[in-house]
Amino acid sequence: MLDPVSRVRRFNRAVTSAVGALDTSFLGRGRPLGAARVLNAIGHSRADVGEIRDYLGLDSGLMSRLLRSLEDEGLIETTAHADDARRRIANLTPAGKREFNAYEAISNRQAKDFLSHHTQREALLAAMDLIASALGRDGTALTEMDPRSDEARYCLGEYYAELARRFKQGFDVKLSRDPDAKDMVRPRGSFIVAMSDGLPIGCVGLKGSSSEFAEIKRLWVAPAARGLGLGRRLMDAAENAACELGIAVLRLDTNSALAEAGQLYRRTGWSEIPRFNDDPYPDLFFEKHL
Amino acid sequence: MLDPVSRVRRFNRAVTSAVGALDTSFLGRGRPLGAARVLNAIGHSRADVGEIRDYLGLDSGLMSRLLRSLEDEGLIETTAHADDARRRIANLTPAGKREFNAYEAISNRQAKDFLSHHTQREALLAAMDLIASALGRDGTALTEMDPRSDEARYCLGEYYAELARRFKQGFDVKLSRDPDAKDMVRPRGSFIVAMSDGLPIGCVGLKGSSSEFAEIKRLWVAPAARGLGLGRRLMDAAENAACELGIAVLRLDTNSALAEAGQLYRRTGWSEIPRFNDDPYPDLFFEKHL
DNA sequence: GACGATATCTGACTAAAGTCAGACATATGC
DNA sequence: GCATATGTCTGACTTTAGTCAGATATCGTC
Repeated sequence: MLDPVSRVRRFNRAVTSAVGALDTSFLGRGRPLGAARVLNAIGHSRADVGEIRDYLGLDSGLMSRLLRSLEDEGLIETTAHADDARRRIANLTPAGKREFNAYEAISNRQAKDFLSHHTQREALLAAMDLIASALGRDGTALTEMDPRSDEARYCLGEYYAELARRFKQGFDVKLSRDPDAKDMVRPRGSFIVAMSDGLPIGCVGLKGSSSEFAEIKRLWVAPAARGLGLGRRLMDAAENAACELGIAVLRLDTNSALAEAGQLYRRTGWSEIPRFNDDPYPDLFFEKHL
Repeated sequence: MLDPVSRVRRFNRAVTSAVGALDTSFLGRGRPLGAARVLNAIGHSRADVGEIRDYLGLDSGLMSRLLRSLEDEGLIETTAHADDARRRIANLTPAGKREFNAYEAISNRQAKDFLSHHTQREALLAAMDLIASALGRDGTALTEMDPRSDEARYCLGEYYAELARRFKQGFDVKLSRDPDAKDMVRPRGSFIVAMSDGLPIGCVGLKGSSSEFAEIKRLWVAPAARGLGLGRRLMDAAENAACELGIAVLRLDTNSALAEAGQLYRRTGWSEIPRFNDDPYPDLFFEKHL
């Protein structure tokens, strides 16, 4: 009666009808769902027509017609791509922006309604995060970013906050050898953020130095995305970046309080080495030859 | 960037695309989605044509045509309702049952696949339960059942297991004044189970007695469904049943370890009274005049 | 500058979903 | 028994979604 499969299926049924309700609420603006979806994709700053087509899984003929109908309504304008005149770029007109905002308002109000009807807000949100990460796993993109970008700084903030929670003595960034952002930018190093559907859910830094090794720093995965192999993917990406930069030896330090991290390193070919710095927080040190 | 509304919306997006994938996988059997949905509804023992129409939100003309096409395929048979010949009852033929099982197999395999791809199985399942309960809240039906039914016994089993976990001294049903099932069946009393999409997720018993009061017993809500007001709905239903049975005074006993329950009683018009039995487990006693 | 590849568009379809008015049989209340 | 309500069915639609073959323009490359 309560086997895992029927629990998953109960969830599927609940969610199917919820999605149906969400879809029909979009019909209120007098536009078929297909056109509304395209308008929303453009509003969410997807401009390239081909990209939208892929994202929504549409046939090119259908896509073209939907674009035309939005254009006829005066909601979008299309122009040729600057570098490649075959490709088309779609943008919202002021009227289109108003219409897009109306759809946004519907979505936001529904989300707010849903939350306001339940007392277990935080638990619900955490559950939703977890499931969204699990479902969107293949949609999680690892992208190299500047460590001073908003997304990167959000990740780092969460990372520091988590260290502060998990270390008995707390954590103060200033006491740690905070890597200079420039050391985590090409050509010296790299900083990789995992983005899931617009939200940053993980990061890792590759800190180049003038010594004979580079360091892996700031590996973090959002609690909602743990257990899905994202840490490993981030580490792989960082090691790849290191290869590209011609780095032969990687080191990292960590703390035994972060048990998952230690496990990950051991399982992916890192070997423990003696302390190689005097940072007060780490008590475990690893090295890997690429 | 991480406000609650955008977290809900991220979840919605993830789930929308997952549902789309699920839907298209049903197309493989050479039948349009509408017909497949009707077949599945019938297979899940929804026989009444009107009920199916409501459940799937279909127009009566469309519904009729879908039924006809399934009938032409030899998958279902329709007969008139025994009590009301205007209504029609649909049932699967042997061929229909085979076809239905094929759809079930698709759904089951997908659910199994999903689970097998993730390491955090239990956390995922718990999150899914919570969300399914939250979404399906309006779909939760409270139905009076025999306390010896499978559903009721499942609830009671979970209830006892939870007491055993939460009481320091453990819990042994035999030491408690276990109400005779007959006391929780009309006309003496009642037993109400909350069913969400086929799964029992809560219960409450109304135990009639020969004394001047009846008792509320066995109030339980599945962990995945807590915080959604189900406890209150169950209590309301039990009090309604008591009214119908002409009961004027209700009592109940509980334990201060079950803090949520105590809060609920206080907030819904119950007043604390002195101990009225010698059961070893409860230490809090309430009464309410209807 | 010719050639194949690529991106989009157009026209001519089909299939599926949904709508609406009215027909028909059956139930219910007076 | 009659009027009215209810549940289903039928026919005649419309709209939406999706498919496919080719037209057109542009790009990159030799």
